[in-house]
Amino acid sequence: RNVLKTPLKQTATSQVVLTERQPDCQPLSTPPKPKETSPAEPWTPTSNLKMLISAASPEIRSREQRKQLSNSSTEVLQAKHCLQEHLLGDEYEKSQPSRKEKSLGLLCHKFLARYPDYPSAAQKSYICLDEVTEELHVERRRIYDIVNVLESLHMVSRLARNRYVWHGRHNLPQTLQALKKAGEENKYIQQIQMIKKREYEHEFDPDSERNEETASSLGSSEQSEMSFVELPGVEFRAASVNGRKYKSLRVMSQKFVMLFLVSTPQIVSLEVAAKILIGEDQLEDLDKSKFKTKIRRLYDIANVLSSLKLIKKVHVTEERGRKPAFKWTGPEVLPNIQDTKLEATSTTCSPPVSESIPSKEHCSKNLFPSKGKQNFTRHSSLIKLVKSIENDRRKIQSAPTSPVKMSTSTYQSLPVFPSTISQLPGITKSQLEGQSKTAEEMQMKCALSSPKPEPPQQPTPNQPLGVCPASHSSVSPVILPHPHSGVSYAIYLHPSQAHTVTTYSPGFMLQPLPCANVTGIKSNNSKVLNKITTEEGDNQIATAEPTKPLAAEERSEMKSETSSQRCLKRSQALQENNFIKRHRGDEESLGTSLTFFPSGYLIPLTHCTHGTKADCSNKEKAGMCSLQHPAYSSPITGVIPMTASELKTVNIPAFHITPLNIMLSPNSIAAAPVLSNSCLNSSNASSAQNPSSSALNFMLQHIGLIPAGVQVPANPVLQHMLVSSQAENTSHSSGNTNVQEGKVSANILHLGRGGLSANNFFCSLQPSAPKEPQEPQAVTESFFRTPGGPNSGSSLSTNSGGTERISQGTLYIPQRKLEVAED
DNA sequence: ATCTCCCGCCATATG
DNA sequence: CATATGGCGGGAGAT
Repeated sequence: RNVLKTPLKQTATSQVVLTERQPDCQPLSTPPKPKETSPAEPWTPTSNLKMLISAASPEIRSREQRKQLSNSSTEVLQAKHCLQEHLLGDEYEKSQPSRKEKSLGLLCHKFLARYPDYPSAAQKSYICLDEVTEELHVERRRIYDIVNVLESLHMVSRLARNRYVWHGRHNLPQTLQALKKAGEENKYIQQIQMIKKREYEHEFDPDSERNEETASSLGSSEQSEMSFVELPGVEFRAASVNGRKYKSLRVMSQKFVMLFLVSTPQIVSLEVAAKILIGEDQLEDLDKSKFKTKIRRLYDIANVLSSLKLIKKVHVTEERGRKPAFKWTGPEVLPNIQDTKLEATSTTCSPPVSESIPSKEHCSKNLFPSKGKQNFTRHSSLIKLVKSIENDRRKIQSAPTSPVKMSTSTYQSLPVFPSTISQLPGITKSQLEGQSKTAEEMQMKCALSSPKPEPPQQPTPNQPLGVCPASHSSVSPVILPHPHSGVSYAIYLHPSQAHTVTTYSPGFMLQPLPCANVTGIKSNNSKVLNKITTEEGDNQIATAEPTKPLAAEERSEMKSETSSQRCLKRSQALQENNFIKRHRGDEESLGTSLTFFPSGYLIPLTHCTHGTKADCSNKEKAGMCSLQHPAYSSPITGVIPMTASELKTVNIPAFHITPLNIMLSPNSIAAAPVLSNSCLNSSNASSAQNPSSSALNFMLQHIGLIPAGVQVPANPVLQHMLVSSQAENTSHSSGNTNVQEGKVSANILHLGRGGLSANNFFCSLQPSAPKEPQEPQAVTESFFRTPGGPNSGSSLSTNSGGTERISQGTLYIPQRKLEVAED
């Protein structure tokens, strides 16, 4: 049949198509064409509203879409057929059905609009595939794609042949928690690193001897293979669920989610995800076609997850170019039961108070698990959603001052008990989203979390870090006795954005330097400085605005300044040449294209502890704090003396630097990364106790990274750094910050090349702008300051000017450049 | 050209 | 056997 090909698009050219089509009959499905605007949709008003909203949301289509929607609504025209073309001709733009309108993401929205996020027990809804397909005018096949993903999250479950039950997001928290755990057990973090490493080696070493070692190590870990993660409580009865069968899409979806939950910057590139997913099944065969297929599937899954707002697309830019990736925007999953705190932040944060959550209330709610309590019916939730969305929009579009979205991150572990807890590695960062929707979830979390976490469990199982044998992770965590408290991190923000910063933690560096070896650092050529930045697409503009000037400056400075970068370029060039030469067969090509390098690392700095966190947790504030502060935080990993196990829990690796206090300026944007003031403190712990050799190595590797140029003034130096453990990973960090909140600014620490010594690290933090200086002293306070609070008005002002100290921050060591851009 | 990813054939599973 | 599911990959829009 002629049908073999993908149907051509119908648009301008469509005429032909249309004609063709009509005559032809479509076998089963309804022709896409007719519908469009959704004229006759049976949806309820609410659902429509919801849909619109969602559509409008940044995540989803950008303004274009909105336009389309609005247009579409007005125009029903499609019926009109060709005329449109003539008339609209040019403008028409895309008013048509275009491919986007048929996207799985949009379809998913429609689908979701049909059901409440949190259906009350009473209103249990059932899903009849036939109805759905009919109402949404889609092929059945597509619905399966959606449903399968939803099933993987336990948002729906199959009852019987054509029948599914809608659970909504009630199970989400548990599901995510379970997935996170599973992900940790699978050692995904390690796998990710391994993949990266492997790639690197690949390039580097043409022949590569497949690293047996790595493989072997992984292999052991592997085992898990397919298993669909089920929720205990959830009724899964349904149909033969367990049958092995094909759950591939479901399993894949779960694994994909796991990847987000375990990785530190919660960003996962498709490439890596695909490799891991493939890898599990078959050891390596990087089959190109297989890879492609996997990618396709991931896109499908990603579209659904995006519709659920659990992730959003971003781009990770490295030296080589941009790579598609997704960032987790869903609720932060706490390790287990408890954590001390929960915080929520909104992804988009909007300042508007309305959305902001009153800490107290929330907390209280959280405390009470009462699920049933108020279920938000769809209604309320919608409303919230709407508000938040609108707010976001507004902000983004217009006001510079208005807050932009912030990424939040932060999180800290709050040590209830300072001494012991603080160190818990298990707790890493968490970001929460502050969306209204998620609010409930958050609450739940809160509820779950008991006031104090006990030492015992904290830990999540983790994988052993590098060296450690693959043996399983110990689930039970041992608590560490470290007296220390949290760690500080320096955060590096991209100038333009203040948003989030994250690091990708790549594993080893791999610079393709000819000489370099992974471990060795050698002098090396230069390593590149990596930066990570996140940008939001839509918002970008808006976001940028406020800071724009600064950002620009910064950039320029950075560029010019960093000699290291230059070096990089050179090295890159060299590399490239090599590559070219090398090109070998298939494998090679693939490898090359795929390869990516690790970008940078975050190094957790220990800092002094303050009780603040604890306080927060204790008090009602906690909620606030968490919410509000996005920035810095991370909990800690611990301080130095961590044991491997500890590290594991954290997943992070890394270096621990002894406590350091850095003053950050609120606006981090500041142009040059300069340090304004830095204070160093070494805490008692300071000296690291025993830095593991591996750690040192690691450090070394990075050395040289430092951009020479930088303007770093120098003063501040972090003096005592410790590296402890070998971990490679970076720490968790959330590196998000919100500009408005001001809190964070970006800063980076540069490692000087050569110097292992602490001296080498500089923090270049600069106070950003000119804001009013703030009192440095209140570190903690400042951190926790609520955005909305007194300062709410001026976002920047809040943190204003002064420099703040960062209690927790991450030190970011740049290696290669990595940027994350959100769409 | 690359990134996305829709479409729908067709193998399987299910009833 | 008829359907329901869903793996899979071609190849066309988007960028």
